[in-house]
Amino acid sequence: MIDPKLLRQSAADVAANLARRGFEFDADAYLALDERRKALQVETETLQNERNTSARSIGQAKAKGDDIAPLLAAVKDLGDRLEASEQALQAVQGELTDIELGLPNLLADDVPDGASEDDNLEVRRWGEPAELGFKARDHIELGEGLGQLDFDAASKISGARFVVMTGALARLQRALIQFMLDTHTTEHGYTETYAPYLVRAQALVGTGQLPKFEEDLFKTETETPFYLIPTAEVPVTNLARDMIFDADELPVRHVAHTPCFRSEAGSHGQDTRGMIRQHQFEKVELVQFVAPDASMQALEELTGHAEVILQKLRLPYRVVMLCSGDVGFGSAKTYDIEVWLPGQQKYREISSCSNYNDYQARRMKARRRNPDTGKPELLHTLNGSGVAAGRALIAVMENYQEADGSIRIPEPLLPYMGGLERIEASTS
RNA sequence: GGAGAGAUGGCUGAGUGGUCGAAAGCGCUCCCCUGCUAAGGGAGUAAGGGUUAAAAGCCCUUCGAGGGUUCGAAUCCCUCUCUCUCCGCCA
Repeated sequence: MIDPKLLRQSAADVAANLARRGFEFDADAYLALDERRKALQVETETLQNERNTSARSIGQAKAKGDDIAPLLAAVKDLGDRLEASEQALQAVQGELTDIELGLPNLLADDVPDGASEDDNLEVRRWGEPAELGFKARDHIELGEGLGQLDFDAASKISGARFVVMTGALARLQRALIQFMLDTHTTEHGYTETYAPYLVRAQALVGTGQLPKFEEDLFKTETETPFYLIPTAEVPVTNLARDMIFDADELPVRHVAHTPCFRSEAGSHGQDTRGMIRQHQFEKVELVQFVAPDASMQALEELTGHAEVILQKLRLPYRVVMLCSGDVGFGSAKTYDIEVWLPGQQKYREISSCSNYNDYQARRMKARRRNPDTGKPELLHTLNGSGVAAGRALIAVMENYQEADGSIRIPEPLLPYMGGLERIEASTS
């Protein structure tokens, strides 16, 4: 959520910033509505004050044993007037809140302008796409050739956009997850965190998926519904909900491995083949809570933490800064890390690292105590994939493939593979 | 699933209709005392919002959430959510 104070004072500036995203914020309508709010609020508070004052004097009169009948008569219709005013105020405030929850975050100044992902700005590259010396297979061909990747089996059980993996390939994904968790906990100072996969609506409002993107989520039909998490960002960031951290407790760094569930509504036809875009996938997520003035630096660091994973695995990648039209709803600035996929001859997103500054914190009242003023203030939240395990698996398969269709195990994963150095076709 | 208890400020925890935004303790901040890695004394210390150019001041709201009773609700009533205890069931 954008600071409502800022909305009021600089509505035109806000609108200009959001316009860079292609988002239209009707500043005049908002300000007009806020004027009504202001008038109603003053009226309501005046009546409340009147009520409080008279209630107090009735109490005092009663204590003295005076006759309170005339006093009661004087406030006879106050209740009705107050109730009408309160209801009108509540309605207007509700409208304002709806608008505010529907606004994306303000973009950081250095986010480049652009309309789509084609306008993203490449920041750096690491590694060279390897010369395989033969025609690269994609992960589907590789996995099915190994007999360890089965989309038909998955569709029998759950339909499209699911996968079944078996044997060494299934283990390889687990190895990747373990490797990532161990790296982030031992080398980057993150606390391993296990959190719920089912969450309440309130948690999703906090991180920004609700109320606007409900159609992207899976929802249970229980009496009070749960939503399946689309990313560990949701439960883990909500650890800061209603918290006031002491200044010396920050930064807080969590790393969590969870499955992620996405309805992929509206993505029909995109990446329908293979396991690039699934309803269910595994991800290792990095989340940080930091002091307000530290978040931009923290974004650089967090992105670097994700990059380390790819570097250790010797997977070529590039980092792009998302342009104004491609930055996610609640993010002020986002770096995507794109890994080289020989099967597609393309860089594909494997991590997205974002600074939300106080946008999520305001929604979930996540604060820290400012050491200088002693007052609570909103902290800043960040998150990034460190990295998506399903896509990392694809990247390893395609980059480590051999001419015969087998897959070498990257060196850092060997300890997690029980001595297996190469995945070959299942004999069964 | 059955029975019961509870949800109060940064934390612990009093408070069952009117000077309660809320005792006390802890923590924190400042001051004093003390020749010292201790102790003692004093003061202050919830958040959000409105009014204001801003501050001060004044006002409003908030004691899990929402509704209700009342001139007046942390306190009474209803609904919901959550937590805990016991029993049952269960990986």
